[in-house]
Amino acid sequence: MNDALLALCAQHGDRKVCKQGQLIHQRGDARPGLNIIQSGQVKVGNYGLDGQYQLTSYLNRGDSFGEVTLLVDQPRTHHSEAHTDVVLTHLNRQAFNWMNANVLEFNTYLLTSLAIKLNMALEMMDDHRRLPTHVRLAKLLYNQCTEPTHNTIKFRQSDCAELLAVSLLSIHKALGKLTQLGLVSTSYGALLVHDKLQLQQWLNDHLSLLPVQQN
Amino acid sequence: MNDALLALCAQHGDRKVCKQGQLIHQRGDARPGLNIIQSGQVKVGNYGLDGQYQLTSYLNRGDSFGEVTLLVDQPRTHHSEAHTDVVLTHLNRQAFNWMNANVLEFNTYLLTSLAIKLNMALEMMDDHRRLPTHVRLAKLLYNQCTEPTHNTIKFRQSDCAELLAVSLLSIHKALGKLTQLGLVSTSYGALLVHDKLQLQQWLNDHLSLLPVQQN
DNA sequence: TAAGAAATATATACTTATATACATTTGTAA
DNA sequence: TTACAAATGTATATAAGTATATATTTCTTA
Repeated sequence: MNDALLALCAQHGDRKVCKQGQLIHQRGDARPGLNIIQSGQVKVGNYGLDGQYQLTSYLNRGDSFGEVTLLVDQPRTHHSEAHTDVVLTHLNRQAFNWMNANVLEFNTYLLTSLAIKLNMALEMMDDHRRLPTHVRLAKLLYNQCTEPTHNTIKFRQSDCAELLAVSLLSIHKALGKLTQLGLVSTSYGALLVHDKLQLQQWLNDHLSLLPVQQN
Repeated sequence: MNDALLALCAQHGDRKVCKQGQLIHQRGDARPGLNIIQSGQVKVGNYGLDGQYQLTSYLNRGDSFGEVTLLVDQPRTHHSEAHTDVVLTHLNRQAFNWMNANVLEFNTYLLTSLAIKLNMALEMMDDHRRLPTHVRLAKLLYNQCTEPTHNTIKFRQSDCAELLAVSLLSIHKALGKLTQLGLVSTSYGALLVHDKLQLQQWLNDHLSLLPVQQN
């Protein structure tokens, strides 16, 4: 969502401020509503039966969550919390419907953002099914690279574990493989990707049909 | 998609007929387009590196697929084939944009169907992460029940394996557990659920927060 | 009804992931 | 700078899933 639309939403919704670590929604919560992030970062994920956390994604300014509660009458499927201090715009059903009916850009944003999310979810599901952990990890790290060389990615190993929904130990083993291949190296609280292109080439050899997207 | 909208789409799109077993789209296919099913059943899934098939869903009359290729510029993520003889309506980008801009109902359908698909995908992913196979299988079977008692579900064990993305053997083991619990029994080409309510209660004891939806 | 195909059932070896415990290193704040 | 917490690294036992092979049952059809 671009700045202009973000501002328009702010006019039609309620401002909500959350302190770092604060719970925003719990899985199973039935109250519908769309939340749009004005500032800060929101962590969306799930707690399993065993209490182990499984991260789905980090959302930032301009991202939204909760579309499904309004479009389909379903309770929240995810747990969301403020990862930093966060300012949200909350649209209730009425405001949401008004925006959707009267602001073409809002409707377009909804369509494309849902499509993107669906695409990501399907890709993630397939990856989880089809790829071994160390390849999935390599893909995750590749997508975090911004520089051609010497990328420092500020993920703890436990972050990777949550994002890929595997145990910490599995990540550790997977990192061992990637380290041995000379693709990445580890440090405290971060992972290093030496050469993005090298990683991309290695990935494409292990990813079957669909190559990773250039970004 | 209801019948009226289905007929309208047929007017604006191209009619396409596929014989049973025929390939419709392959993963990685870059040509965009929305397909809407007028009759028959389409099987959407994926082939892994090893050639093993992993079923995502069966689609029927009124269902559509390929939204993502038009809304986001991404290649097909899935392999689709005609499970029976199928008649499709194909909307190219131009027809799709016209429908979306001028037919409110079409726009609404897109939004809700994307939301439903996203919701299902997220739920499925979480289930795959968090639930043991026999619980996932029980949930799958529960959702197929139409009668309060004596449901005969025409799934082969291999169908279940494809739908849950696990090996046939794992399904067999999982079925063993459910059979021992007295929840289901096996037969040739089908599975029997004796008592839907009993299954629901057992499920809710194993599903943590979010109970299965009544249907 | 006999032959063959489809589906289910069973067994063994192997790989991967998990649970748990604990040691070591690195960073931070009293 | 010392103590503590956070994060990484290592080890063992266990559980779950896969691959592969093969046997048995059930259905279909020639």
